[in-house]
Amino acid sequence: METTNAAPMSGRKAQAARNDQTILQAARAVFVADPGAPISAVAERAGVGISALYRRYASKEILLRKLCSDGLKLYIAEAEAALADERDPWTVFADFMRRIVDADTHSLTLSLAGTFTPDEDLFRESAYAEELATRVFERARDAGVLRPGLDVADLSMLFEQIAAIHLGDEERTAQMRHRYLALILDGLRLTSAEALPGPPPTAEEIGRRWIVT
Amino acid sequence: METTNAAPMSGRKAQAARNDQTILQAARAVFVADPGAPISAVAERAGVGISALYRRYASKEILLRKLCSDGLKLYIAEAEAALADERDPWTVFADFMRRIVDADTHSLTLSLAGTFTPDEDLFRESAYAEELATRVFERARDAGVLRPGLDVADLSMLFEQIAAIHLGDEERTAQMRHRYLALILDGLRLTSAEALPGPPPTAEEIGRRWIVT
DNA sequence: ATAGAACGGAATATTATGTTCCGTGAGCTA
DNA sequence: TAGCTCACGGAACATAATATTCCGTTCTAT
Repeated sequence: METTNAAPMSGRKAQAARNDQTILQAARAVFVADPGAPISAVAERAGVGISALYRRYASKEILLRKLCSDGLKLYIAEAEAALADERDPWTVFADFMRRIVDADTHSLTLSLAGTFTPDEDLFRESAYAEELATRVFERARDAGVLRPGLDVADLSMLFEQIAAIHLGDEERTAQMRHRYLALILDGLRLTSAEALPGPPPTAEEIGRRWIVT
Repeated sequence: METTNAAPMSGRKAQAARNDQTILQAARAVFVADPGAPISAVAERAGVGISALYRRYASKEILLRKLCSDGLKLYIAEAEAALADERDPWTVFADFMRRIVDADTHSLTLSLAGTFTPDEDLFRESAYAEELATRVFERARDAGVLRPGLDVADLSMLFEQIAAIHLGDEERTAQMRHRYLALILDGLRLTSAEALPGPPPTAEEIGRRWIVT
């Protein structure tokens, strides 16, 4: 952890600022790999002491909320980008799905749901994210490029399924996720196929999983 | 837990035999819902005391092995049934997938991998299961009803993805799983589509996840 | 030189949980 | 009926994890 050369990274403040990033990245990586991981594992991965963590986040729960919130912000950003995208509807939709898979925003959703008490802000962000996703979805649906009977809530479920894919290192995992996303996208694009069996999930069903019991 | 009527369930031995079943069902349900669940949760769910568990399984790990082994046996049975099925290749293949999803044999694979040391017998059963699955898969592939570029290892990954689906109670979850299995099957059936991107998983990659680190 | 921010990491307090142990009671046997 | 044994319930125990606190140290800016 020695830093003796470059100019902009000297100074205690710069060091601390860099730690802000390092710690968040480490936390993400660790909790995605193991949702029940101890806080000490995060510190170890980040290469810092435990107190560097507690200086920033007063508790584990607060750190988890921060991670979730960041994930939602990413999701929102991608959805906004998709809404601003003027290419053909299917391309925009498929690209949105691919970007979300790469952003891996649902690993946290999948594994951390129910492990901490959601925040008021989280609910707000979540609602906004869902609203944007709905607009992205409906644009594709209204353009007639989707299989009939789909619902925007199906996307959440599909993202979670893909987030459940793990194989080897991060790169290989990403590769596998795109392999099966391609399969799913082909299925979603079958405009003349029959609707999928069973009623789609409701927003209420999906949201209920966040309630801590 | 009172039993005062039917004849065949009286007697200490019959009671114990029924507990054998009850305990296994409870263990499955509990560990599928929460892989890290305490052994006391299993006893509670089964409506028995802890000692009723330890009388049958000397340790938690042995119980987990038993559950996995039972899952593999189920998988093997379904594969054998598929191989004996003389209907058209696609129907046999799709039905096999649907049965495995219903049997939910991969919930344990997904969540318990790496939490206990696999047994010698487990390896044997696993190898045999994989061999049968390969035969089922190749029969469909050779009949030309599958999208090109697929590999039998893709099935494992797909089963795990589907096992990751959870929504509400067991019945609703099953319904959702069939919804997305239908989507996936449609994708697998696109014989004239392009092969999926990225190399398929290898048997070695899939097996490595069982190694306890 | 000195105050104080930022940190490392040992120490602490608490919890969770796998396993053992002991007392109880039902059925079977003589 | 008395005694024996198998199953069992569940408290008690021993341990392992781990969230959080605390204190001494280091480095920077003044």
